[in-house]
Amino acid sequence: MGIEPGQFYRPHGSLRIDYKKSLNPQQLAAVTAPDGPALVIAGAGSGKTRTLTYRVAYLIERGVPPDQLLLLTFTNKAADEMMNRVKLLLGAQIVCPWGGTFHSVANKILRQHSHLIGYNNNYTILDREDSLDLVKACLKELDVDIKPKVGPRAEVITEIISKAANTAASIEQTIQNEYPYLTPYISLIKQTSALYEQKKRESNLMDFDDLLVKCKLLMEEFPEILRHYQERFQHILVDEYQDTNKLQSELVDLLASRHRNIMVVGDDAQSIYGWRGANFENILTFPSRYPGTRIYRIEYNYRSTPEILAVANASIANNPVQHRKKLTPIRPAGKKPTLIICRDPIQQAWFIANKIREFRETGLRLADIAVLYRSHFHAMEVQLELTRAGIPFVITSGIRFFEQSHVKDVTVYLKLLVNPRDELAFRRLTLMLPGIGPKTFDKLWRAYLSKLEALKGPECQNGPSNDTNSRSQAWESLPEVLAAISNHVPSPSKTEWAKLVGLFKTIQALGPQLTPAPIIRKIMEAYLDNYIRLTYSNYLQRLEDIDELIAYAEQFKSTNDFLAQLALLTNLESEETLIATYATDAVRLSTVHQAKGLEFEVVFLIMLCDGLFPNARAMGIPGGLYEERRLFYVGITRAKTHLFIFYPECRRSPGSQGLETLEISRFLSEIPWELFEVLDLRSYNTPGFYSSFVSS
DNA sequence: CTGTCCACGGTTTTT
DNA sequence: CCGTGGACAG
Ligand SMILES: Nc1ncnc2c1ncn2[C@@H]1O[C@H](COP(=O)(O)OP(=O)(O)OP(=O)(O)O)[C@@H](O)[C@H]1O
Repeated sequence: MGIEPGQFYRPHGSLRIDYKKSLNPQQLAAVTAPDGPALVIAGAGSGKTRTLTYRVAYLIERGVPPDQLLLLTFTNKAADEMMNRVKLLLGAQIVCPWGGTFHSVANKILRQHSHLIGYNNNYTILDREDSLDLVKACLKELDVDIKPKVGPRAEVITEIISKAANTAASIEQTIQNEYPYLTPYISLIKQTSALYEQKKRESNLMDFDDLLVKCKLLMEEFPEILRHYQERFQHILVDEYQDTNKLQSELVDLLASRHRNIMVVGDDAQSIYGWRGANFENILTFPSRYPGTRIYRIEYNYRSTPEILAVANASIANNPVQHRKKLTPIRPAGKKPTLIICRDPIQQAWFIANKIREFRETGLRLADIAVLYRSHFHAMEVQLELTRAGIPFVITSGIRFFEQSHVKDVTVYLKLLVNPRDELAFRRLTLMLPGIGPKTFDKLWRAYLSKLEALKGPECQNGPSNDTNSRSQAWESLPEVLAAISNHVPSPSKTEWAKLVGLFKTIQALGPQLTPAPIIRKIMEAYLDNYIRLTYSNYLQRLEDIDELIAYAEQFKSTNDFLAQLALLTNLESEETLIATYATDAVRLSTVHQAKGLEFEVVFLIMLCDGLFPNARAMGIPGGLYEERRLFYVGITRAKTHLFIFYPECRRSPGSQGLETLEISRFLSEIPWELFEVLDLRSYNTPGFYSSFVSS
């Protein structure tokens, strides 16, 4: 850390930053707010994030040590960028160790104390797929006793368990409120949930929700720890507060309840994570939860032209008013947004590629251009067309880089090293071996567990086993334990098993530091390189990915840190760790969700068809349509200067060769078209259109 | 008990 | 059109 408390303290009146010059009076008031609860509620592009950034700088200048700030943001990158900005403002290196997402901060806390709540501090974090696999394993196990072959799918059960956790509700309540048709299965789902919980404990695993749930539990059950963090965090700042859920707000409330130095920032009209339990009531009820809250409104928009803002406002006016906000554009008049009616996604993509070329010729950076959409697969044709046109782009796909199966093939070895009780890791690892299926895995796992326990006695609960001594006992016995159970391995697989044991011996020989990069190299050499070549058709690409993984791993001394980082990086962030995409200037293709908080000179908002955007399934749930409309609002307000909105009249029907006609999105038909420059491309014979595709 | 082959179902958003 | 899960043969 190396930052002395008060290092940046300057007596009042001699602050380094000229706050008045960089901020408008409303922003300034929020930045220089006195201690105590504060709410900044303002529309899109009004400088909320900027205000929070200056607030951080201000607090540091006034003598608050950076390591006593808790800065909660929607992505880790957002926190990093804020701190970079603060660094520039103050002209000094600042590290804010407690800045990041709720999940990464909770993880940091739990790594110190989770032994108190029945976990080992070297627990493994499950990603979504891991959680689903574990739930499936639970269902399989339960099937022995109960026999409902029909019933909710594992995906739905996982969703319910997660929803319950995030809304701080019981499984029953969640089913009754949001999945009433599953009422007959309440007891099955509860059993599954209980078994899931038990398995996680036994295997020392935490899913994303556990990071928050267990952190809160820790604070509730250990007042002295709560006290410690309450005192540690002199000031709490939360960005994008409208998208926090009950669990998160309760956690923050706990931490803030002592000193009440909390500033939350957000816009209820931009709440787009309700499906994940986020509740914009959090921001609306903040003042009543914190009596004496100072409310700051910012009523100017610095980002967009008045014409773009007019479209956004016309759209959101169709939602019931939540919190009335004025928003006056600062920028001078520009061009009306263009509404493009086109035949199909191919024509849409063709138009976008052409426009991008035009913008590039005017000297605009590609990174200032974004194509935004509701669902990942909407970007299909745009991807093809941009590739064909040789226009570089980066796309944030649905699966994160580190969730791809070949990457996980590598990381399971590390996971088992760090946390030998990880059932999921052990399973994936054994199932990779030829001749070993689910049954053999079962036998091996049982034998493995009992050997592990016998060898080491009860699991070491030796106080905070932080990263540097995660090497302690566990992994040392791994080769021995694996060798000891080889009698359960069917004979055709014995040589492979011996290789596995050999691999772990080799790793052991690397020494006790457990540095990830060399270990991965050994794994590849000994085994996986070959496995990947044999398993995947596009193995060259995949092996390149592994090289990237190793390059990324070089930054880490500790495997435990490395694994936690992989799990906690958001989608966007993990894409950016790819060296290839890092440096080049490229157009951004992204879902609207992932574009939250970003801004671009040019935005193409595509696939505005009823059923797609708004999404048909989202409209089935209460408030769903409103949230879709907020999503549209977020999409529009990412644009600074140029906005293009597309309605393609048809698309290829899913699964077959036919064409499906699509109605125009109600988000377009419900607002006055005088706000747009309307461009109808349907009669233009642009290249490559579906019907010609279909017939050829 | 494992591995392969086929049929079916299904495309929302993510830490 | 793609991945997953279930049926069956080796
Ligand atoms: N006082 C100001 N003077 C000049 N530019 C400003 C000012 N305040 C904000 N801006 C600019 O306006 C743009 C939007 O700011 P910012 O991203 O902080 O808004 P926001 O309210 O967080 O937006 P959103 O909620 O839509 O993500 C940024 O480019 C920022 O630099």
